[in-house]
Amino acid sequence: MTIHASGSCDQCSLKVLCLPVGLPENELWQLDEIVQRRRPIPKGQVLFRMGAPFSSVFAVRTGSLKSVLLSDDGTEQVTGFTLAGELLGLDAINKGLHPVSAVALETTSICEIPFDKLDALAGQLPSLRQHFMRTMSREIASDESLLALLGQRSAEQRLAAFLLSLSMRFRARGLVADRFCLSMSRADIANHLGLTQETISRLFTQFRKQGLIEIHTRDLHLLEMDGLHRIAGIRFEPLSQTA
Amino acid sequence: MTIHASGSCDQCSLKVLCLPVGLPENELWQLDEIVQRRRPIPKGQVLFRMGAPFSSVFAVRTGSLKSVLLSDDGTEQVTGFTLAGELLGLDAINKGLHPVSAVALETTSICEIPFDKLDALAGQLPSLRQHFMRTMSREIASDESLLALLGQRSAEQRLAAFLLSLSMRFRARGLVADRFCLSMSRADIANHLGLTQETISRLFTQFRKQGLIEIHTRDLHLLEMDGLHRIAGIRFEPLSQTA
DNA sequence: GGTTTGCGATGATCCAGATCAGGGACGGCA
DNA sequence: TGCCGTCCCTGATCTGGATCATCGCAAACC
Repeated sequence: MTIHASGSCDQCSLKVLCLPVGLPENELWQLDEIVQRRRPIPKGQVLFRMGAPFSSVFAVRTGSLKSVLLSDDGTEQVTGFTLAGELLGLDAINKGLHPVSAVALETTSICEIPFDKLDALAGQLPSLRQHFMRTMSREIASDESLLALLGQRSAEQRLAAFLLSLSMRFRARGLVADRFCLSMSRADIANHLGLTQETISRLFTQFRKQGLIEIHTRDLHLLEMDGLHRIAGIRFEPLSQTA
Repeated sequence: MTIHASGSCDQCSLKVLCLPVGLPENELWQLDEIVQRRRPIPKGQVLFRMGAPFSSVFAVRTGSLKSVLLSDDGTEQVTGFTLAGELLGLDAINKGLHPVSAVALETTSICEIPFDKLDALAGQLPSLRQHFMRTMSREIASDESLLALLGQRSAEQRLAAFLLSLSMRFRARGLVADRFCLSMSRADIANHLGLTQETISRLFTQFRKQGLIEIHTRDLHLLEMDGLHRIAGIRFEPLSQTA
């Protein structure tokens, strides 16, 4: 019932980012065949809940989601945001249970890929297998740099780094890197960066006064990426080769 | 030159934890054939350096290592510790460069597994492929709970959670869960948890006074796991099914 | 046996960011 | 159009943990 008529991987504008990367035409249809396209889910709706059994990974076609880890004592941690072209649910393969919940930040459309079928296909198609492994590897590496952010950095370094990281992800999608809309609230950003809502507000104001950004509610314009880089103090992509 | 005569996967006591999990006898030898056993590396030696090209994943046979991410401004983040039976280097698959350095915390012996051969074998052996994916997935999930730790928790919650997490990893190795040796320094623990050396020292003293632990330098004895769990405020394994 | 050296313990001080409290802008809906 | 709820901003106060400095101890080295 969740199968939706619209689209195929071949026609999808995100095929250069998503699972189809590197697949020749004659292999792509095999992937296409196991992908289920679901109807869009509205803002605030839960795609899967923490603790729920895992059977599929998800690819975001349009929109965005946050991943939230809920602890025993009720505190929540926003572990990440997922944008169009990215995969969701990779952290659930190990135990067969989702360790986080996924919540749509705006109206969002999703492709569902049953994992048993994806695994079988990965056995047959080396380039699919390799791309999938690279995707998981990238997730690990990016969590590691987020750890460095939370463990070592000041509030302003964290926010600057976060904005730059978002910017690069939009650029990878063929969108402009310096002007985009934040689909997440201040509270979500704060939680994700281990700060408070108030600090985020103050920092946006500070960055604006410094001429680094323009922001109207959620419409963000990065005026001086160099300045933000200087504040962040970290280069993300590409990791420079250290001798 | 790095190949060492000793051992085979079949005889290794860690085969229930490491890559061979779930492989039948008649498949295990194929994995065994591509594994290179290196001579032990001494304490403090670097297994691979951040930025170095990636060609193999590593499995720890005995000993332990820390992974360190070095930022442009010189600050370091210990992103994790790797114990016997665990894999190292999974974060490097994506870019083909190691995003962290790995440093031995004690005399440590390592198996090296060339990734191109491992990938080819993963194409042929479903249970190897699935176990490898589960391993990467576990790495992602555990980074996520670490993010929650760094983003939300007090110093004492972080240390309690860290000790319990180590304890569970030792238990998984068939070792006693309540008595083990910390192969990492106070400074390493502090860095990993986003705290300082001094705070770690104070907390060890505090836990001792509360009768929760006994510690002599690096020999740790957990006296009251329940008390530590209460402080940590988080349950790790197993993630309880939340309706 | 005495000295060096590195690691761990502890006390005093300071500051970034949390917490608390109040107010204003905006959007959805009757 | 006006109401209400959500989201965002900002000021005042508080505090956890960093920082700095010093001390004690034990293993290593002559």
